[in-house]
Amino acid sequence: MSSDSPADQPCTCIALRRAARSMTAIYDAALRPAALRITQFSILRILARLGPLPVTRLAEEAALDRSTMGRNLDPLERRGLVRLDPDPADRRARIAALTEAGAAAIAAALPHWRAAQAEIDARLAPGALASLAALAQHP
Amino acid sequence: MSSDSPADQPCTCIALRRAARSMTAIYDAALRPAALRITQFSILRILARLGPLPVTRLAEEAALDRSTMGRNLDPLERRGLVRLDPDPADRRARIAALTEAGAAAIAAALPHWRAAQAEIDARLAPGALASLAALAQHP
DNA sequence: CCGGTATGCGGGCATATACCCGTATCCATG
DNA sequence: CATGGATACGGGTATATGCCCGCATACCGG
Repeated sequence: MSSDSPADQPCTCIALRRAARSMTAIYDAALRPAALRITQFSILRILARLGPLPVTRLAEEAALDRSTMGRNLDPLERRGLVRLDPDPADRRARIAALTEAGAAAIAAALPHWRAAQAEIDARLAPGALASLAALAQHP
Repeated sequence: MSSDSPADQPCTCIALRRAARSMTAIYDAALRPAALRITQFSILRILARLGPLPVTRLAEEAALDRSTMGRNLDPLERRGLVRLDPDPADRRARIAALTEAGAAAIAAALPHWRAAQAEIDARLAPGALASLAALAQHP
């Protein structure tokens, strides 16, 4: 079978997924001293930047499915880094808010994140990310 | 809070993960008529290209954790696209092999995959992927 | 041949991700 | 104000992903 079928060309999506896995491992390792994963760190950062947000808005901000965001909040709430309070103005909604412990976790993680970020950006072609980000805009 | 703290810079890892999610959705949608996800398609393709392989080798080939590959094979085995036979030469190992149905699934998916691939590669800066792939090499 | 180390796998645990459905609530319109 | 459509969520289901641990088997020295 195979020898040289056209199916043997590399798949862009798989290459990208692989790169994302590798990158995730790098950032997760860097953030390990702060006991945060890059996904969790990014959620906390959104809340730090924008203030308390209902889950749906938070999900939009992260370009994640709403239910995914809901579940990603679970470990953060369990560890007391995020608080989920009912919205007095809309009893359907739950407002996610950074706790003091959450702010402290960001502060503890920041230097490690910055190190990883510098390390990676130095090794990355300048336009590479922009090109991918643009693609993510027009699915 | 915040206003302009240094935490407000974009995270390369998150951008990449986001791009990967978006790309995955595009390929998954393209492959839906063939009832395959891009991750599954890629596993089948490796088997088509290299022939039967023990799970560990397959995982290495895909740059995946061994246990992850083992689990990713489950749906494929359940659907009869992949067969998992004991290795006569090493009773610890299980050899994953493409079935005829698996080969047919690849054939059915190929045109859709090619369409997505062409669509994406046309919209992607040439060096972008190479840069990321190189990064994945040296974690 | 026997014991110690190395390797292949499965299973448990935790997170990440998306889709669908049902429920509670909200809101605009008649 | 009543009602129908829209919206916010939770939970179920399925896949994807990685770590660790334990078991079975393999392999290598002595």
